Amino acid sequence: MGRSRTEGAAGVRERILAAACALFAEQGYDATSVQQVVDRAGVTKGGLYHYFGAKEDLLVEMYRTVFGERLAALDRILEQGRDPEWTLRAIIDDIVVGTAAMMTESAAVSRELAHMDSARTQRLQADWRRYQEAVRALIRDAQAAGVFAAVASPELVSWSIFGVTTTLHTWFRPDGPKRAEQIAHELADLVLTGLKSRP
Amino acid sequence: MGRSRTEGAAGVRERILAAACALFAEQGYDATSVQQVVDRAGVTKGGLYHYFGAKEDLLVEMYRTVFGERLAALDRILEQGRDPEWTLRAIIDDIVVGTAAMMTESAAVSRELAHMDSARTQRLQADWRRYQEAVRALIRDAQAAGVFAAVASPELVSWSIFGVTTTLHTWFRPDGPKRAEQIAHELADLVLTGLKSRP
DNA sequence: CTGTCAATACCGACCGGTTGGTATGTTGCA
DNA sequence: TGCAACATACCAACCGGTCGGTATTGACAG
Repeated sequence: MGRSRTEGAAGVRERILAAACALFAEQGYDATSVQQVVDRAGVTKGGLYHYFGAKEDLLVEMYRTVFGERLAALDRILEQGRDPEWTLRAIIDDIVVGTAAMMTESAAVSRELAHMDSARTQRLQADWRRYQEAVRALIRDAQAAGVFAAVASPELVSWSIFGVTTTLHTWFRPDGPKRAEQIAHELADLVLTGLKSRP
Repeated sequence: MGRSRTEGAAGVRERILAAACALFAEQGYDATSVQQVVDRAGVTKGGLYHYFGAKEDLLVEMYRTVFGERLAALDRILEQGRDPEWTLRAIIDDIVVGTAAMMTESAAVSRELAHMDSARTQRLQADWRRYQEAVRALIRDAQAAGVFAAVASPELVSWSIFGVTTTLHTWFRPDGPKRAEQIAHELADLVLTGLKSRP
């Protein structure tokens, strides 16, 4: 009777992930119980622990999704070998638009990033540092070559960019007046106007 | 025997607050138990619940400390009635230096800000919005008067500033190479170079 | 086409431990 | 004597996680 078992076979895992994602974004990781996740996903605890070894795995999975896409895009941009301005614009555009496109996942991840330092997440945090270092190196090299002005240090510039993206979920509304592309454009303009200024 | 009861009367409450503050910053609010707080503070649960009605009150108290100081400083800066550049520089300087000076409190607050939407924190969130709106209005007026360039919207500029300050705790080290004043200066330079550019 | 069987997908009751919070002292000072 | 300032013992609720069981499926044999 009712739906067959395999009908949603591919969907159950994803439904659990989507439910966990939404709840983590709303209430935070610790404040969300496994029971709440399975209730929203329409399964039971047994079902969840059939697919995931621990509650933490749900977060790790989101990390991988979010960082994986950004990191892949970064590599794609860098291997084009274009000039610093184009490259930095492309990076800002990708990270803002990409973050906005996965708003709930990104919100949960950036909210809970600091709560975790277990062995399992070290690899993910290393990826994140690699991303930041790539941006800093880009700016540092361009400043050394005289293409960018030394109006601010590479660290401060990258923190400004990542500060906007990691707090994006607190003020960005998909149905708001600003498109993600426009935000990326404005941020790039602000940063690059400073960076291109001649003393 | 030993120390008298009233000797540390003023100190017990503060010790509890300091312990909670450190633990919230280290592990997060939900991951910290009341028992851990009282253990570190050297008191018992009875003592804590004598001074605070609930665990949440500890967080609310930190909110008040952090926001209160910033808000008071903002008013002091605004009432000087100086030009937009001086005012914006003063605001950036205060929020960066002030946040760095209360690193653990600020870390706990910005980390757990979104976890709370209960009635008790609405007043605090309103204060925070007032702060943001003041900055936006400053930029908006200066842009309308032609003093600042419209290189980016007031919203984006304020998000850049607050993005840096709310994520400050993830990369700022008091014993690191950068002083807080220097970070504030760099951030102000970056933002204002963009804002003062002539097209 | 049918019967067998192992594997997969999923259920729901249950466990030990921990949680925030409280009820009831006890102590020192005014 | 009274009252603020704590300590101690304790609780009901809930936590993440486990486990024995069952329904469903696909592969294979006859």
